[in-house]
Amino acid sequence: MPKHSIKADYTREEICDILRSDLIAGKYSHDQPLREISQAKRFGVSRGPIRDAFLKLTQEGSLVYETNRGVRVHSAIADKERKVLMNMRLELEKYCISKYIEEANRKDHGELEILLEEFKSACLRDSLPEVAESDLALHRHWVTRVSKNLEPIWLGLAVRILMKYSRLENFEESIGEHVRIVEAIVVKNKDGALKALASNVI
Amino acid sequence: MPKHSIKADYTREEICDILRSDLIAGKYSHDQPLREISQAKRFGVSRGPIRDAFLKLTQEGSLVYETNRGVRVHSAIADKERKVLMNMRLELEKYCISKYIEEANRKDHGELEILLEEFKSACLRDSLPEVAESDLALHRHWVTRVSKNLEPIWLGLAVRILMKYSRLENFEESIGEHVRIVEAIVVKNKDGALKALASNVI
DNA sequence: GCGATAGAAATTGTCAACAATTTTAAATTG
DNA sequence: CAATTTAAAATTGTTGACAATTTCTATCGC
Repeated sequence: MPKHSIKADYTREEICDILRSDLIAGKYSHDQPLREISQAKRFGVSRGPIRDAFLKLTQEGSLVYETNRGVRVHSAIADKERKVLMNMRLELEKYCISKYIEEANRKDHGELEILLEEFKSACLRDSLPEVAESDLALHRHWVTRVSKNLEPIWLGLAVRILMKYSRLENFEESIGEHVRIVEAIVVKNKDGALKALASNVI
Repeated sequence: MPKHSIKADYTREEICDILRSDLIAGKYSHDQPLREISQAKRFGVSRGPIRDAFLKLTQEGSLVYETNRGVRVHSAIADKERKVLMNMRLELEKYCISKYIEEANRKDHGELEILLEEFKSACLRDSLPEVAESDLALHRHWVTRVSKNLEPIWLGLAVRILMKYSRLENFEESIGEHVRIVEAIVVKNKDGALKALASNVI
């Protein structure tokens, strides 16, 4: 069963998440406009919730908004800027993982393992949208667990970074990197986790 | 004449900017809910544009949204997290100022001087909302000039950082810091600008 | 054929009404 | 009187309609 099958009523958040993983996966080309009406039909809602989702994705950075002209897919980011963002993201996640290792309980570790399995499974299925989504979900776990404040900041960074190179990702290697991060976290090996993270994010 | 006097039709962006400077200036207390209807009356528009502004400010981090319960002012951020954010913001602005010094032309420098004057004037008038707004506008200038991509990321960081301590700012000192930054930029003294920036942001 | 212009179509911006949900207040019961 | 239930009010969620703007298309003049 496809993960994003048609159903009756989507919430704003669901619409937003689905569009985001579409965008990260490169379903729409750079600078392509997205129309409120066509997305409203796709999700079976009116234009209101679609506008909400567009606005949120604009703020995150995957869409660009112009007055009276709607939104379009963001252009690719320059390499130099991408590097700045990656360093910022790395700093942020290093802080989160350090704190996560101190604070996380057994239940958190359980969720972590589940997210890792979903990520592996998406990689093996070779489905780019699902890989993008589960990759985000995994990293998001330790960020959100540590701080609701930092989460939207992190998401903006992650989305912008992922949008450029996701098309040429090596899935096999990515599985290994994430397994190393999670294993180190579970045994509370802080240095190991941070090192594994650095090689994944950079 | 007050800067935010009542006028006929506000655009989404204007509403958003006004609310943001209110929030940064501490006009509303932490965790206080903001109602769509009352803000709609205040700006003389319907709830639609207000919802848009709330959503944007939520994504930036100054408001928190809960389903069916609307938005409330974000709680104060923890000191440790604030430090992480300040380092990230500093890295980002260092990149922008370096590039700005290389790229900016005479017209940019003119705008910079104007923004600096507005900031000084707001400080001397001792008006916290206007100080907050013009402080943001000044820093925003060199960020936006260098990269539209980085601007929303920067804004999210700046808003979160400002929201906590803005109430106890020393305006006199702040003027000096900003004068030093701008002077160094204009004479293309990169090291001096970065050093002055660091002492201002930290 | 080429550019300018005017009208038509498509699209976004705003609004007011109604539905769904949450919060508040009052009434009931033990 | 306290706890619970019920009704009312307030608030957010969604929709469809209409206005304003932009984009497309066909016509006109040269």
